Amino acid sequence: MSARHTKITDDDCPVREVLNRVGDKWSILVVAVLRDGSMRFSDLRRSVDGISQRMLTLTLRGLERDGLVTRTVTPTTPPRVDYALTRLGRSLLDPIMALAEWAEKNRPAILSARWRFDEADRPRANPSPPGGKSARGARGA
Amino acid sequence: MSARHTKITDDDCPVREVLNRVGDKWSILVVAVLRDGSMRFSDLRRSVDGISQRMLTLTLRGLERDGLVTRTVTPTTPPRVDYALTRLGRSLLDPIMALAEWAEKNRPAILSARWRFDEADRPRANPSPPGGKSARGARGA
DNA sequence: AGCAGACATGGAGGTGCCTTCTTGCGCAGG
DNA sequence: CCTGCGCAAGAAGGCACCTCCATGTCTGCT
Repeated sequence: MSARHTKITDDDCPVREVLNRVGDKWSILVVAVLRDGSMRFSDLRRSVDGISQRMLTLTLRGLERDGLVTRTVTPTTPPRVDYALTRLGRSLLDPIMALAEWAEKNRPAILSARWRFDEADRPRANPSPPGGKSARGARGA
Repeated sequence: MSARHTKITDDDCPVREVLNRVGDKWSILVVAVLRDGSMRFSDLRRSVDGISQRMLTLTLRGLERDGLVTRTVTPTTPPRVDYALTRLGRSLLDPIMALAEWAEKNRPAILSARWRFDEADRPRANPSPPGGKSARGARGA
């Protein structure tokens, strides 16, 4: 993260920089779908489940703007627009896949941690148990 | 991405799963700061530039819930609360760093792509130039 | 007694992302 | 002639996240 010093800022962190551009709801999905090659708008729309036409347009625009995908119009009728990853876009897939692997590998650990955490608070919803200090559980400081 | 098939869903994609938990504004920053070891709440607050007390609390709660950080209360006076990455949290650092490296390496390419894109639309803000088709630029389909 | 230092929580308000609906265009085909 | 397909863009509304401000607790200092 490069900040060996005392502070980290929002834009000091390169990761946040990426996430600010590609961390939205759909960009990663679109990039993932385009992994296997070029695809036209309507097929993209079908491949990314649940995306609306508008959001697909906007997402693609953002990706195109940052040089991650190319847009190619074939003026047939009806017009055909193909999108494909650029080299830059493909290179993004590496760190993305690393993240995906991490996620799949650690999903069980996360889920069980979450379960434990949620269970720990439900029984004693009381903010201050009569017993004593409790170094974990009720978090009144 | 695992979806060789025709569709990708929001929760089919492990990456989105991670981002839904840790893709918010502060989590990554907090994890990054905790990289070098345990830190108490107030120091964390000072280290993550711009974060409010409330958001730091909420962010840490989320990370704790998912088993990425531990919370340790030392009941001195005034009370002292230390946060540290768990093994799981540290393991997340690897893919995160990969992303950071990608970001730093490709920032120039992205910025110049963006600049080019923005320049290409400013001159002819006209939605339909009288000339003709224009396979790139004005995007009326 | 009163205040400050360390941590957590609550409410009110803003802003931006996302969703849905609607409009536009250009041409082929019934 | 009117309707359909494929793509894009606009307006309006909802919701989740984030921000600021205020309150609460416990103890030791002045």
